[in-house]
Amino acid sequence: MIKEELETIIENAIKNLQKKGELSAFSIPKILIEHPREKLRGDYSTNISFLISKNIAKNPVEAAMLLKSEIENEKSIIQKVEIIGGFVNFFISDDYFRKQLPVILKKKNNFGNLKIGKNEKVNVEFISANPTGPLTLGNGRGGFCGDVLANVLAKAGYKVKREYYINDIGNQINKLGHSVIGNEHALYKGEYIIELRKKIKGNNFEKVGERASKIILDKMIKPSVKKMGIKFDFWFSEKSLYKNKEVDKVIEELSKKGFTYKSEGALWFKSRDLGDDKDRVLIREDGIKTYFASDMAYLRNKFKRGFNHLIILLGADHYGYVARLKAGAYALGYKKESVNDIVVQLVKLFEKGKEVRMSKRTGIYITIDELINEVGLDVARFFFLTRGSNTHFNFNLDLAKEKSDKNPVFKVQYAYARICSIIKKSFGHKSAGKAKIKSKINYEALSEPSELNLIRQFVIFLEVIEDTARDYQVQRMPQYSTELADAFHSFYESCQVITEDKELSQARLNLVLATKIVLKNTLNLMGISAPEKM
RNA sequence: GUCCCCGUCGUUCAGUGGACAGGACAAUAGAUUGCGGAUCUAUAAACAGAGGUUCGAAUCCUCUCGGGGACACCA
Repeated sequence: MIKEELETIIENAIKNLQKKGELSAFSIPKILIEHPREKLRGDYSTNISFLISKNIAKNPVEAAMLLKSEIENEKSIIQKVEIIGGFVNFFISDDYFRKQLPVILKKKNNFGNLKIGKNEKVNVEFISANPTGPLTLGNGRGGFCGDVLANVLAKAGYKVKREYYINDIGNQINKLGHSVIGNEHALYKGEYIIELRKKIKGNNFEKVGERASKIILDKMIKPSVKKMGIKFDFWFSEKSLYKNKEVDKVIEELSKKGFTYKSEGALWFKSRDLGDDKDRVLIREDGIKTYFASDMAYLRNKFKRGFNHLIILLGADHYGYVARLKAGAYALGYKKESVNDIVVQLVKLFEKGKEVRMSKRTGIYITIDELINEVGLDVARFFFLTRGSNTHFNFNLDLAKEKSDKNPVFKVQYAYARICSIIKKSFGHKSAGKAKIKSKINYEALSEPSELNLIRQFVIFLEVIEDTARDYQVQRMPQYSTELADAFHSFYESCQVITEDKELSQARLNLVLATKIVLKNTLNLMGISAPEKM
């Protein structure tokens, strides 16, 4: 990784200067390497001179000049160092970039596989919508976000499992039963309730609810998930926790460790002492165990299965929920930090400029199926992924339909189709996948700015994965894909690939083949198709 | 009442301590007897407001205004 290399170079330079006595002794702060906003300023830059200037009684520019001369003494991947306003800007040598091409061509789909995950087991739990109705846009948002995050983490070297927690027991299932029967306790509304009423006879709300939820899970939710292009490794049933006595076991364990107490006839968990804002009930006064009790059992179950990292995507309406899970993790003898949450803000529906409240309980909502049917899976995915999960999302179906023709995803896919077209033409194959890659190539032939720019994007792919695996901000993926596609289109406009000059053609063809690999990798991570033709 | 999230070009989103605030759509002006014009090149356009911290703030802190959410022995 280029950033690490630069960090080492800078660190060594400072140490050398200290040895020579040109800099006084101080402990070196964390060196931050970033891309300058303005590309003309270099490939990478650092603000280190600002940070150390306090320690050495020199202004940042002086400090930067010292570093520059020290760094330029050493031979390295750096072609040029410039100081602008105290920032140290690095220009990476063209050769370094050219050398990435054979690496990419060799690694193919494995390009971008990192080891930062160290094979640690990660459990990503997402959607987990109650089996009481179809999946809505909000579920779709969390679904795509979780799925792509899981992809990225796997790419970064984690052992990732996707999990859907089915709340197939409890009050909401009873309410579903009442709704299907259609009595005065009914809560859920919508076409599907009427359909279920035709199928399920009987007046026992518990049994009706149970049957209805099973049908909803199998006939609505699972097909929707499949349609979304998501494959869960586990569909985890809440009910199974009761069947296997795991709820009892976790309550027993918490009690043994002294984290529970009785009050007002109920059994409480001392979550307040562990960072939550209040204590939580495990067993109600009437003897019924709460959802929280089974959540604790579920948490324990995940840990027992060997997951060190738990990531849970939650809707904004479940905000605050993680504090009690962290408290639970601690009480059970695990680290609080092993539980991570991503809050996915709700999706608001707008029609004719007015907000319409979406709710399964009112029967007003747009399902994720409807959206996919209207705009297609690729557009739907891109559409949700470009928005950070933490921001509010205003949705207008008509506008979404209209905009789908103009979605940037097509630009990205078009780049892929163009690439395939070039490859097919130059090899005379019908499919771009059969292209044989020549290895003895003179990459020196590549010297146009647009060519080198394109290779720079390949290097950034590695950074995108690393950063995203660290901060979970998946909106970086679609953004990057657009930049990569732009770099290609730009190259395409200014450089003819198939020409009389054989050496140049070969080099450019390999550049195109490398672009194909990186672009395919990017699209795969987003779960978006890479069409050879459009 | 307490807590959380959000407020960025006309629109919709990026940017969470760095250098002139990016992209997409819309707008305007250009580019094809060349590997797919679903493309490229260029122009115009925004940090809700006020203080503070810092060499440096869209980003951190405080207050104000506006929008949403959470505060169950429901899940």
